[in-house]
Amino acid sequence: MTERTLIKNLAAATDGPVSVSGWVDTVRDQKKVQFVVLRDESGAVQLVHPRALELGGSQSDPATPAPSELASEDPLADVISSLSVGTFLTATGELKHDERVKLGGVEIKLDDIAIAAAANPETPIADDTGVDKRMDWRFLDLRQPKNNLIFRVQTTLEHAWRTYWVEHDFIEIHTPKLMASASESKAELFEVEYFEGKAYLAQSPQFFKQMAQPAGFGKVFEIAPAFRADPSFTSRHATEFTSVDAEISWIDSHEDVMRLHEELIVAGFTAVKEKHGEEILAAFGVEVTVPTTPFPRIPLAEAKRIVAERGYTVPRNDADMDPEGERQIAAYVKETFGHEFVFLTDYASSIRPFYHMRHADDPGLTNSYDLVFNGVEISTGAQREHRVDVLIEQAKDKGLEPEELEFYLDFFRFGAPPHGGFGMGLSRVLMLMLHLPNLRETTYLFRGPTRLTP
RNA sequence: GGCCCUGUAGCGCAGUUGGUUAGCGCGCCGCCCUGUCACGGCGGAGGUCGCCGGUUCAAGUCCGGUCAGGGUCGCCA
Repeated sequence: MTERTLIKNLAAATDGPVSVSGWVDTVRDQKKVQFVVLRDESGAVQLVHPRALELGGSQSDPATPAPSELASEDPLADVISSLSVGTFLTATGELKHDERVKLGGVEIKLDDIAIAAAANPETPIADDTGVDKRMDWRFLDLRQPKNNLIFRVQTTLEHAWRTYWVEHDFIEIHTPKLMASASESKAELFEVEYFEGKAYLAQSPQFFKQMAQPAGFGKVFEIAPAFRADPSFTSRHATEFTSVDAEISWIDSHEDVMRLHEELIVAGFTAVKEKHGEEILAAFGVEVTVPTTPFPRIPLAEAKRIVAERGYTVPRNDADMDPEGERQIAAYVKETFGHEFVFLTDYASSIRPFYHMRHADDPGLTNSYDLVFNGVEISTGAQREHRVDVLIEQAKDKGLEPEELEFYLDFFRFGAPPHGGFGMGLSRVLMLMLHLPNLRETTYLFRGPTRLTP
């Protein structure tokens, strides 16, 4: 393998022979000197080549020498002239620090260029192209430094979370994505052929991460895909998304889940701010703020009152919030507590799934919460019902047939600890952290109702 | 799925009450060019206006349908 230097390391390197590899960002082809800006995953650097002019040419010749004649005396100049933006190549030459160069104060005086694969000269997308067309050409879109940064931030975020989990004795699990039945609403299931029968793509790891509780695992986490056959056309929905899940034993209430949740958010944001804070500010104009704990907690019923006082009445028949209500309560929290996060707690049991534990003194409410970040829901968490007789009653209450849930109910018939957890949308966290308008920007390859390629 | 909006060169857009060779910027191609750095200058190619149908002497422009995209609501992560 060619020994290449990452471009970000050139500034600190000493002058001398060097080799870099990347793709052509810009060609500035002048008569006496040529410049190429080369980019790799770490940055951009200027390559320079002074053309070998007038060597052996007679200056008295009134006829201007044709380019082909010049080229024969300087083959490298000819190669540079023919470079198109996007071409991947390896450049070798002499690294020189030079104050004249605005791009990092260094440049490479070229000895040679080895083209790996040339690019078509006309690129199908530009920096200002709309999101759908950029999705068609996602591999080109991802070359943009901003997009590269998004996925480095994602890496840092996930790494920080895993570090937290590992240090706190969590076990990583990988639940199956092929399932025999629904774990949430049946309406949004993707059905697939499974030999002689049918199977469904997992909407959530819910049941199987709960299974880890009677399995005696104590605390578990998973970062994995989830599938929803919802024809949702919004900036924050996908048919396949990466779900960040955790589930822990021996909790007293959903308060313990929220405590874990906010500690994870803090760990993740701290790591991102340390590693990428300046880059994020430069690229997105966003100051990453590590939130203080505890995050504000507001019972949903109170949140609806607060929002109503601000002049917004949630136009719904049920007990739930709507997106505008979430934005309103987020604005209230920002103004009142200076906080970007808020836990909305104690949702009505009428709008929560059967497995959420209900309040001991008020079965109309659940030990559950939604986490709202910058006005958008990023997560749902709850204490689960671990008493099988209560669980069965709640399932019936929701109109479910306990017979269809036997495999799940069995989890709680042979001993189980009180437990709870949450599921969180990875791309949503990134979207809101970086103040991006659309989930598609923070998803490597987006999947939606009308998007299956690339 | 409901409602609203959009669909004109590779990309981003303009196109006046319907009127004759549909414009602009970027990109692309060619030539020129004091080390450029959003390089600059001159010249050129490239679209029949998403698709189908209708109104009209005449449609990019009006009407209907259709397809595609965006926003929003429902649903959620």
